[in-house]
Amino acid sequence: MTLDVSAPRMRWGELEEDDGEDLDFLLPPKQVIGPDENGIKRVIEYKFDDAGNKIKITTTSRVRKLAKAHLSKRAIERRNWPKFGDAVHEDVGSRLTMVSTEEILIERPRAPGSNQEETKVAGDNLAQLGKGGAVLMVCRTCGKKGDHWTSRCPYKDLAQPTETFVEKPAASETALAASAGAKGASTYVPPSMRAGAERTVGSDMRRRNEENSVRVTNLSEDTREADLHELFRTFGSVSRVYVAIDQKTGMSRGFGFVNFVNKEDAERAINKLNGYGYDNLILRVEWATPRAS
DNA sequence: AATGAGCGA
Repeated sequence: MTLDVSAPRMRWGELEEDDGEDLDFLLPPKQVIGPDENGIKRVIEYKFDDAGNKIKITTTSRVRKLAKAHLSKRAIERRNWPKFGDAVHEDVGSRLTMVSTEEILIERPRAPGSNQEETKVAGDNLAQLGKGGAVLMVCRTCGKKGDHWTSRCPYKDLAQPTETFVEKPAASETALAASAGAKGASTYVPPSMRAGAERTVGSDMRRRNEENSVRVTNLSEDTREADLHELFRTFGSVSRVYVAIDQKTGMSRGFGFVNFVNKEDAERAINKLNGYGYDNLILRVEWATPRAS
């Protein structure tokens, strides 16, 4: 590579400084007012013009309004709260929640002596390893071996068998402690799992709720899972909301899924919400085809 | 226009 010595030496760094020192520090600071409830934002800046006179520049702009149609009154009210902490300098419309770095320790209630569980499980694994290599995959819910993990169990969304969790009197106590790790007076048992609690496992309830999965497409890119939940929950209890995110850009891919506990609710949501105008787009809401394994 | 992330005894 050759250097062109005939060209004037580049002094780009000096280009804007030909008329003397920078006196900007003498000017009042920039002010930002708003945006107000109409999305109007005003920026006031001061500058020196070419003649060296101080001038004031007011810029008025309209901030894109957030989609509020679907929000509850309370939610709108919350959005108007003054920001605090690390979010103080965040713009309206940018992310409204912050990730906390605070470490929170959660104490799990566990009866004394129930650590027998770990010893037992560890022992099982050792036995497996001794017998022939890989750790065996055993489903905790249905007990099937080598087929799926607990989270993939076809029955994972079904009510847990009550017996596993409820305290039983003396006789079977030790066995229970070993299998469930829940024993003793100090272990909390939620009312729904106490002995005599009504069991809601009628044949229809037994179906896994992945089936009641609704696909929502044509979402505006700033629709978040919380927004979808807000929109769909009016039809019945929602077990999961998911918005597809582009891993590269971190932006919404414009579609998502909503799972309902009850099929009928999902159906009503589809009927009501398909073609519904939402945040300036027309939603497409229909049954989702089950996810590939 | 478009059918989801990640984890593990």
